[in-house]
Amino acid sequence: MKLSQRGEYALRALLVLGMNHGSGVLRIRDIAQQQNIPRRFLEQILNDLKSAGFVLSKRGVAGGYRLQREPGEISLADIIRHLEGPLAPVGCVSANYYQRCSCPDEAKCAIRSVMQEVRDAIVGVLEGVSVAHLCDRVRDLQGPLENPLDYVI
Amino acid sequence: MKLSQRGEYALRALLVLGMNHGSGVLRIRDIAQQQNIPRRFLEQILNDLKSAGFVLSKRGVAGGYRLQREPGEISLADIIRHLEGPLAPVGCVSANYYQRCSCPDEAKCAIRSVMQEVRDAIVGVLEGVSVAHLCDRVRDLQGPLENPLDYVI
DNA sequence: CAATACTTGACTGAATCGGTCGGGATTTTA
DNA sequence: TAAAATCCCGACCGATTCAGTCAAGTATTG
Repeated sequence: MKLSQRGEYALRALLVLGMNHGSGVLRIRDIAQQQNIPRRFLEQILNDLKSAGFVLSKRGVAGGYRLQREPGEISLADIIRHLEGPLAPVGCVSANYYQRCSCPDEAKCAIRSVMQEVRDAIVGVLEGVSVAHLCDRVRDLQGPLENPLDYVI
Repeated sequence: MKLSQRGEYALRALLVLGMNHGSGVLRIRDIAQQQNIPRRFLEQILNDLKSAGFVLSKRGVAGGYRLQREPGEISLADIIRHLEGPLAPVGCVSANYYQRCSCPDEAKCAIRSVMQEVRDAIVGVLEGVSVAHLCDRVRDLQGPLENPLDYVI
């Protein structure tokens, strides 16, 4: 479950969109600049997030992106699954991307049983955190301060 | 923390060696055959495990490999760290392979705080399981049965 | 000495990663 | 209605990693 650069960028972008949810759209360029993400690359990523239904876009002069669902309805598990595939360390314990492995009897495979625990641990954390939760954490971590636009993500 | 093929082979091989600990050495060929691992590839892997101090080898006619440390002293975390690098999903929460990321203040990074939890969850499981534990699981899962040599791994 | 195993290092084809780029489609505004 | 702004789409690219393969060498035993 190594998070790729692409995945990290996506999370950061979604967090920015989450922090600004309800106030129109944000331009790729601005997100890219604020988060120091290569613009063209971010285009690609947001496009992907769009076709997956996480965000929606508005074209033209005052265009940009915003979250499609409520921030509370988007779990990190969903996002990362879409971007990176299975959260499980091996296919044979993945609920969403299950793939049988070569061992003769999965039910009796000791390695699998450990990997199952690892998967459950990972999923337990990531299913429990939504974009809204992330936004809360930003506010908690950065203290009740200053201009609400100054939040650094 | 996607486990590579190489990593899975390594775990399987170590588990076989664990099950046979105390009774001399096992040949690459036999492990490869039993576990259906490409022989040449397994050579490479065992060699790597050897230079990392997990196993040791005996050359020549009655040669082979055996565990170097006691099975109880080898945690899956150690093994996987050696083979695959950091267990953490991002470098900035890795204890053993820490790498600073680009965000302005790690202590206030919400994404990081979640990833820290993910890391702790993963490490929590993998630090807690040794090769000896794996061997116990094999015995538990396969029931108290048959010829002790029949254990399928 | 011959046979058996491990040892070492180079090599390879395919896939993935982290982007870049050109040009097209859509929307707003003057 | 045309220009400007913005997203949209697909191709492309260099570097790295993955999963192996292979040849030739070295140590050990009988």
